[in-house]
Amino acid sequence: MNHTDATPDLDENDLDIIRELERNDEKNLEELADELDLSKSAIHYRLNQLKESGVIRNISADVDPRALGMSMVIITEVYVSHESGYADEIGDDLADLPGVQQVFYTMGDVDFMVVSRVQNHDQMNELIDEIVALEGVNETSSRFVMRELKNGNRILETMSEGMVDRVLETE
Amino acid sequence: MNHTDATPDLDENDLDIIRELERNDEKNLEELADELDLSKSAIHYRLNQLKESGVIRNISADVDPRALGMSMVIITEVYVSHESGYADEIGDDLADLPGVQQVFYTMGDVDFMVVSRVQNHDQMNELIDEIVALEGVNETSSRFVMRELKNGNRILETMSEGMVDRVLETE
DNA sequence: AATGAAATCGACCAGCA
DNA sequence: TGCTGGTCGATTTCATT
Repeated sequence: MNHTDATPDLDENDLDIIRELERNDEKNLEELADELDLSKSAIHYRLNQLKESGVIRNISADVDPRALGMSMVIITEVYVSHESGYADEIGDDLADLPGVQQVFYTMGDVDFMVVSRVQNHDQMNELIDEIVALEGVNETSSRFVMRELKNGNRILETMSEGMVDRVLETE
Repeated sequence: MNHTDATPDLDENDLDIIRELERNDEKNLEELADELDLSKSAIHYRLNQLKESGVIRNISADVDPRALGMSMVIITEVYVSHESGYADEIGDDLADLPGVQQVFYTMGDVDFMVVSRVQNHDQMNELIDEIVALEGVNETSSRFVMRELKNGNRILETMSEGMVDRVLETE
């Protein structure tokens, strides 16, 4: 019904591969094949398709932010003056500020939610100043994060059985 | 060797490697060596250290959430009844709910910020219900994300020159 | 989707600055 | 301690069925 998203038909095997590689891509084809009860070539074939179709966008290293001193996290609500049609531009400007990790454009009274990471108090203040200084930004409100209980970029792992079923049904 | 802020001394070459692999880990050692003007063995040597020291935590696949139908994003503020010492437990409970991607424990009037991803309206309502139903949760307030302008897990790429200098100085 | 052969790659080591 | 350069075994890749 809901075909706004062009979901390339994925079956259980595809999802198994995705689940495995979202967790760790350092296994070789043979290990994967053993665990998932598929042949090496089958894995190879499916993996190629998953990459080419854009389901797997990238293979990359996950770096510990603390190793780079980026241990402070702040979440900032950004309010924009509504008559200005600058929303998109402001979003891009926010995304380009140093330390900014995520920018969401939201419905409701707030306009943007920004998650950022800095090394110390001074950088935190500087970043907030830079946000306020952006043309069209009205007001901001920041929260300091004391603890990150979860910060995952694994999608499939967080999905319920029902959610997974919905993916398989569109086959 | 534990999770303090003990920054293993990193030099420019290490940061080059990290920057490259945060972007894409699918290059082979020789390509990397060419681009970074280091020998294959030097890359190999440093890469091992980066992994062993925990600077590089993982190599994994980045999956397009839309390919799994997880196209709706919500950001939820969760308020907890303060007399309960349940804070940690609630944080873990939140992290375990289906669709929940990030959980932050924050200072200030809000207690938790939760970023989650679902497939449709029904799942959105269900998730919010599940959050409210958690023991100790007082109140929630959710925002619907209309657009993700940036959603990166690349740390080094977002760092300013000044931030990078600070890492190099601790050598 | 499986096989097996050919090409390529990463792991490793002894020696060196 | 970090690097060189080369070898060897392992792994990916691909044509064929």
